[in-house]
Order: sequence, then C-alpha cells, then structure tokens
Amino acid sequence: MARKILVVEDEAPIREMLCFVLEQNGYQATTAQDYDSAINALTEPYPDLVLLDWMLPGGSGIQVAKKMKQHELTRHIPIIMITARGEEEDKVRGLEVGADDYVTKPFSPKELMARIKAVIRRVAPTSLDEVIEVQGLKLDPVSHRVMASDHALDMGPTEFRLLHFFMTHPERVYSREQLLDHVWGTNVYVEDRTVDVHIRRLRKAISIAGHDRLVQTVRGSGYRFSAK
Amino acid sequence: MARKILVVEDEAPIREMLCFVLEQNGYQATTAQDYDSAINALTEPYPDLVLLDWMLPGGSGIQVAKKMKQHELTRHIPIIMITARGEEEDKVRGLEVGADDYVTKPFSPKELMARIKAVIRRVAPTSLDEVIEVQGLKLDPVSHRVMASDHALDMGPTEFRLLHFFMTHPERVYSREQLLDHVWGTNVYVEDRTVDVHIRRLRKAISIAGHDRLVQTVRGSGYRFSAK
DNA sequence: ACGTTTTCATAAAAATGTCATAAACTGCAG
DNA sequence: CTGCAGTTTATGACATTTTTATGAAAACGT
Repeated sequence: MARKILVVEDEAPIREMLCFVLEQNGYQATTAQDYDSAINALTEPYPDLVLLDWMLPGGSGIQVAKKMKQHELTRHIPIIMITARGEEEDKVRGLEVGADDYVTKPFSPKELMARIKAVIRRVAPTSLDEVIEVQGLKLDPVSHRVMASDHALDMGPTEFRLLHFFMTHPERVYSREQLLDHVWGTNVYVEDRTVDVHIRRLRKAISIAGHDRLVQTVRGSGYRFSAK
Repeated sequence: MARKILVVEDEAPIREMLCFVLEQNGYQATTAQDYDSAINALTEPYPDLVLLDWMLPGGSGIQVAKKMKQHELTRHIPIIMITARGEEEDKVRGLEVGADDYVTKPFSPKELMARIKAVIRRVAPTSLDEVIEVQGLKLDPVSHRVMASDHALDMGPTEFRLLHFFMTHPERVYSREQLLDHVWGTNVYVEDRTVDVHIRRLRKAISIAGHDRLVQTVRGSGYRFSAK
C-alpha cells in the first residue's frame, strides 16, 4: 500500500511539482493551499507524512505544525518543513515546534525523496506489509495470518487489527480511547469497555503458545504490548 | 504457453534485435517506443516481464518503472533495465525503483537470455505450463486437468482458472475484487458476491480428497490458498 | 438446447458491542 | 498487618449486525 503524503503549499506550481515528484516515487499525494484546508485535510485517512511550507498566507505553516501537535491523532505524523534559503532562524523554530526535518528551497527532487524516506524509515521502521515477529509470534499482513510455532492462530478481524497495531507499536501504553481511534477508526461511537472484550479475545487467541502475556494490562491507563 | 515480454526501447534497430533474440528463444515479444506506448502496452494481456531501456525520450524509462509500481496489477511484473555502460548511478536508482536486474549496453544475447531466465525463475518459480502440485493436488496447465491421487477432478473453466491462480499465488489473501481482476480480467462488471459461488464450486470440486481446506476464507478480507 | 456463469434469496456462521457479574487491585481505616 | 469499600479489569452470556455459504433460478454464449 502506498504511503499518503499531504503537501501544504500555497504556490500552485511548486505544489504541483511536489505532487508530481511524490507520485512518481510511488507515494499518494494530497494537497492543501492554506491553513484552513491543511487542517481540513488532517483527518481520516491520515497522511503518513506532511510536507509543510513555512510561509503560508493567513497563518504560517508553523501554525499548522502547532495545531497538529495539539491533537493526539496528528501529533505523531512526521513533518518536513519547506523553508526559503538562509532562513536559519525558521529552521530552528520549525524543529522546535516539532518538525522532523526541513528542506531548503530550491531543492532537488532527489534530496527531497531522500529526506522523506529517511523520516518515514525513522518513524515507521516496519514496512506496511512485512512479517512482524515477536518472540515466535508471527503476523503476516500479506497472507493475513498469525502463526505461533507453525500453528495458525484463529481470531476475528478486529483482533487481527488490534494485534497488528500492537505489534507495530510495542512497548507503549495505549488508553482504550486511543486504541479505539487507531484500531477501530475515529468517529466510532463504541464504548470504552468494548476494548476489554476484544483484548480478552485477542489474549485467548494467542494464548496457545503462551503469548497472551505479551498483551499487558496497565491498570488505570490501558494496555501495552511488550516482550518484556 | 510462451511467456510474453514487453520491450520498451526507442531505437528501432536495438528493439528489433531484441525481439528477434527473444523470439528465437521461444518468447513472445511486444514492443513500445516511448513512455506513452509503454504504459499503453501495460494492460491485458499483461507481459510476464518488461525489458526497459533507461533512456527514453519524453519520459525516461524509470518513469515507466515507477508507474508500474503504483498499480496493483503491474506491480509484480519483473523489470530488467537496459543501461548504458558505466552509468553506475542509473543502475542504483533503477534497482531502487524496483528493477529486478539490469543489462549494460552492449550486451550479448546470451547474457540477456541468462538474465531473463534468472529473473523469471526467481519471480515465478512455477513455469507457465508446468504441473503445479500442492499436497497431492496436481494441476496440469498443458492437459488442462486437475488430479488428486490419480483421480481426475471435474470443474468448470472459471473454477480451473481460479484454482490455477490460487496455486500460483499461494499464501496470500485476495479480496473478491482482486480475484475478479486476476481471474476474470479487468473491467469486468461482475458482482463481488459471484466469487463466493465459484469458490464454493471450486471447493466442492476438489473436496473429494479433502483439498477444499486449502481454499480458506479470510473473513472481512477475501480468500486465501494455503497449505498451512 | 446445453453447459456454464451470474444473480438472487435465504440459511448459516461468525463477529461485534453491550451488559451483568466476578475477580483483581488500591488506598485507607482500624 | 488486615480487612473493607471503592475502582478497575476480566469474563461469560446474549442480542444484534455483518459476512459468508448455499441452493435454485435466470441469463448467457455457443
């Protein structure tokens, strides 16, 4: 599956050039011209990365970055800022606000792609359809299957997504709400407690080889997937 | 059945030479001179391999490769790039974009054929008309027949194609839409649910020796052919 | 007209969300 | 340290919804 990249840039020619380059490189690009449309584009399906022009009319790019950092669901989307040459101060402030990297106008497509790849690799080291393995528990997104020591494990679609999410985001607590957002999708009107049930079902499904201990309860906070 | 190879090369003499060599070796060659005609040729019936000249007028060969990687149906077609001598950087970029191998101009027909065979063997270890066998279930594309422990199995043409596709693409989920694309062909206006019916008929046909368990339902995703 | 494919209606199966209740944990008072 | 009350999580059951399986009829191509 192609990664989605949001391009926030007011100058149409540059925007189109960026899209072209991105699409040539197998990414799926969406665009925004200003603050409002950028915020508007920051919804489901969330982009995997945002290319953000520093100088935007109406509200500068940094406002977009700040807004993103305020919301739980957009907080971790990596940002690459586009700055004009020599605006050293901007770069510093950009990185302060949480930009992951920046490119200086004008830039070569090659350089841009290199930085995008680097950032994505850093943020999401696991490819979208690669087999993930933790302590003998293997999840294969391609065959859509979970195996534990040559045993195929049976579980429902939701449990599969939940496990997938956990395995790609290990060693970190997630509240029930966060899990609902990430695994169920936003704007779902499902009760928090429902997560408990699916956690139990997931544990039961992977318990044959004792992997249920990987799904850990963090009392008062939520759940964590951990090999420790 | 002969493998189809698409030759994308702007210089007519080289193109003709390539076709000649390929056909001498039992392949079926189609040609394209530029980006547009290449994209145009990348449709049904899909080639089994693309020989791609790096330097193309209008849009370089790498653009063709990138475009191919963007589309589900052409993504897995192997690519051998043709590069000029010494363009080391090109080779690197070509492999980055997903080329499987490259040959350097000028090249000997012998070398070219060796690389083609190697790539095809690597990507499609099952020859087009070789008997495929999974757990005693034998499908012979030449005689167009399916056998299970010396028993000839009866099924309709669609079931046969479906089984053939499954056996050559095991251990992977396919949605109903993908199956329609691959087994029925693209641009078919057939309902998703029709797949269910043919899955059932296929299962019934191969169930005599218990092989129906190889055709597995992946709830919410589609079907999978798996020996596990 | 025949064999095959597609559609449709319905049955069956699986998954989902919710609830009630049990169990586990926490802090605090005794 | 112990027991209790208040919370939080685990678990089993269940009604509902969604998805798939299946039989039969209609449509299709030859």
